[in-house]
Amino acid sequence: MSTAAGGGSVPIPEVVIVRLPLYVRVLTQLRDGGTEVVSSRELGTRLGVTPAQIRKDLSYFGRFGKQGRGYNVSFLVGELRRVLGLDREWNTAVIGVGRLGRAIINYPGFEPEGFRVVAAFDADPDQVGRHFGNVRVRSTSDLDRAIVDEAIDIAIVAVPAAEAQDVIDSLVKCGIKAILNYAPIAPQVPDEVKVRNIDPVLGLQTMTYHLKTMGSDRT
Amino acid sequence: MSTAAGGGSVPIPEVVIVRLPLYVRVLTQLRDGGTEVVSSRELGTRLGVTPAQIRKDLSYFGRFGKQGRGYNVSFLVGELRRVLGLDREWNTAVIGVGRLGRAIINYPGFEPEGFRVVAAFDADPDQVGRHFGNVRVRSTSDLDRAIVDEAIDIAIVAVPAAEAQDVIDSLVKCGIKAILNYAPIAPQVPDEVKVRNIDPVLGLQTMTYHLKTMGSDRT
DNA sequence: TAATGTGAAAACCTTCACAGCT
DNA sequence: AGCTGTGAAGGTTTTCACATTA
Repeated sequence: MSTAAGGGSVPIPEVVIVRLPLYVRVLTQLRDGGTEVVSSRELGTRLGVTPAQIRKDLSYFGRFGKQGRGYNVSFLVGELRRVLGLDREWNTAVIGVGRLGRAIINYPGFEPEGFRVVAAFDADPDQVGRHFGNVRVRSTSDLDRAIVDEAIDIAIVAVPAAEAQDVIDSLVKCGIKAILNYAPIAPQVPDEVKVRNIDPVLGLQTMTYHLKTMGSDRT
Repeated sequence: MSTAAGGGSVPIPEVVIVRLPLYVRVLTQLRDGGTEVVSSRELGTRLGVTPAQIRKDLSYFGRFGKQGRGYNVSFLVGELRRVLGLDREWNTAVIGVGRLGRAIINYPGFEPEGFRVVAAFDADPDQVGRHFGNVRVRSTSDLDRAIVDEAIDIAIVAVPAAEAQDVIDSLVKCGIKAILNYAPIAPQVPDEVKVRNIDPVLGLQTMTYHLKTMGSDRT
């Protein structure tokens, strides 16, 4: 008990969780632009989502608005960040320091959002000991130890497809509960481990379906 | 007419389209590993999806299986690739050749899947004329002309967040119907334009919710 | 026997519509 | 007057379960 906030103790749909970061992003933008209050209608327009959906989504976590007025932007950002666990920093480790892994280590978008890359690993002994960003590459055989030492919360997998499932298995054995996977595979993990896949090719491949099915209203 | 294949003329849910590329990926792996026939149960296990869902999904497009036996892997891969429009090559243009844009141009995962980067654009005159991979950077003001000349099917947006919506507006004006967006924004486009967002931070931010809500069964 | 393809049932998610608060 | 919060309605997606076929 004491875990869930506000509304009721209804189980919260995963789709709702997936939308919250989007809300946070747009709200943050509004706040930084000086907007103090926003209605679900206004927010919905900016997100391409219905106002009712926004109100329903927020209602899972509490009553953040004022009737007749709308939502205080700063307040709502804060509440949603708290709900998502974004009111603290999270430590990540990048596994695989090839082209992609190095790009991830140097990606400037994580740090400002509270995600720090504090460790890097590679199976190739030639890479071990090198420095990228401000992390030193360690051997994959150190995974277990390092994950505890560095208090890693999230693993970022950037190894070739052929090795990815093995790496993910090791991570799971080490007790990792969250994995951001860049390898183009469908990872197998136990239920209690969360995986998000970053895979531009999948995005392209769904769009071609729609491109193909187009212009068919032209004779 | 003659567009929709197989089963019936039921409108096909977008979630189904989104799953197809995953099926293609796992099936391709199986095929390359020498598997000739696969059942929906086997496939489901590898994808973390129920067998019924796979059968229902496939039934939107045709009857690809054999009762009592399963699906011929090579045949099914071919059919699904055809359904998704992956039986041809698609031309893409990368907009923005900063760190991220250059990484995308050099990403080796697109070409083997039939996606070619045939043009690159940047607003910065210092970048115009430079070469990355085997494309020459052009001025963003040439977008319109170049999209027609190079027969660009898909735009890949890799500009800073602040410029992304403007770039997307230009692309839409040029008639682009598919955009792969790497900028951390919620893009606004007309219904007929498809957008897929690649945003690792959103993935991380949904996982922290689950991490936070964990270990609560340990009193 | 084994596994597909599919109507029907169940689960899930979104939208409606309005009471209630500011 | 305006907009939230929310039960109930409506719509969509998933799962079930079985007739059917190899």
